[in-house]
Amino acid sequence: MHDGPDDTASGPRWLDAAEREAWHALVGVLLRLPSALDGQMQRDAGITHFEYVVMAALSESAHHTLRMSDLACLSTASLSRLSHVVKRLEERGWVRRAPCSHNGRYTEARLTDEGYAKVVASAPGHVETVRDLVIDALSPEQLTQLRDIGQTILNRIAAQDVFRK
Amino acid sequence: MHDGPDDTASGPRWLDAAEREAWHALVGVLLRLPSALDGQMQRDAGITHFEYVVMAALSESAHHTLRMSDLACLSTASLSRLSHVVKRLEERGWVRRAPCSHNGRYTEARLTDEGYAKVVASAPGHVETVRDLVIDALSPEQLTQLRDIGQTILNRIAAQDVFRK
DNA sequence: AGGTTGTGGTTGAAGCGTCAAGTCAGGCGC
DNA sequence: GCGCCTGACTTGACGCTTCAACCACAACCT
Repeated sequence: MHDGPDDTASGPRWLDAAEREAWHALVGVLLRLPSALDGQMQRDAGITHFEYVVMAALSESAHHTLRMSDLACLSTASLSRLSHVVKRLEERGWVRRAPCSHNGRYTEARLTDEGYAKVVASAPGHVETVRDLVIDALSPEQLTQLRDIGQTILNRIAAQDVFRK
Repeated sequence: MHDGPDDTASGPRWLDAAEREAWHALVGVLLRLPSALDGQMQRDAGITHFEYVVMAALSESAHHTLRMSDLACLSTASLSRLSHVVKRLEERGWVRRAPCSHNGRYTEARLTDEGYAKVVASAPGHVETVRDLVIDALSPEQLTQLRDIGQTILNRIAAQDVFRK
């Protein structure tokens, strides 16, 4: 499905059957898991999976507060995306923003009590979904395999990004 | 990062360290791999990864033609999404749509010669990226592990979807 | 102090995906 | 044959992400 046409122009090495099976499975997960996670969150809590990730990160940090940049890093988002999302969360009363007192160009995002309550209320359903779809479906050995594979891929992506600069 | 707060309200079983590591690695891949793939395609060919998938599926089918529904199934997309995408591809001259001659409510999408050329031109770069980021980074054993893990997760998602209906 | 550079963050427009209608053809009952 | 339903798309509106431009503050230079 994802390899090229039947052309054999000596240039690239096309994928063999085993490689294709693995790749195909990965692409399937890439396409379907995010919407499954998002769907559960939307139905049960009325928020995006990403909004949950942002608020969960805040809920686990000291004083429920983080600098925008750190929060962006933790949630693997661009600063721009985060800014939009935090703005929406602020409108819903779950987050407050304020310039850092020590350094005026930093902005600190703080989870309100309502926001924390929202996270606490949403967390069990999320964990349950994660268990249903992934964790409980795999053996302990597969979990370590998954971790190793995932980290390897992430390293490759990071390496490529660095190389491009 | 993705488990709940430190609350231990007996209800859900929170993730332990090993589970969290595996989950975290998977989420990282979920967030970063798609944009890496998309980025390569955008830079090198000026198309979306998903647009490539659609055209590649067409290029591998008989007469470079497929019914919209089948194409949607192959590319794991909703019919609606596919319709929008094919419309854009049509405007760029890479795909043509026509009602099926035998059954008027079917629509067949056919890759034009320009579209096929586009796929052929884009495929090597794509395969190379896939190799760089995933295939060549993993051992043969890891590839079969990845395939098994991915298929397990996909089965779970499918099972859940059926259950919800 | 004044100007420059650079980093942190925000904003607006444009593009893509999703969801909820809407259209249109073929079957089926009568 | 006529109404009605179902299945296969299509369309439009809305929300989110991205990208590029922008503003604000701080540090650095002279």
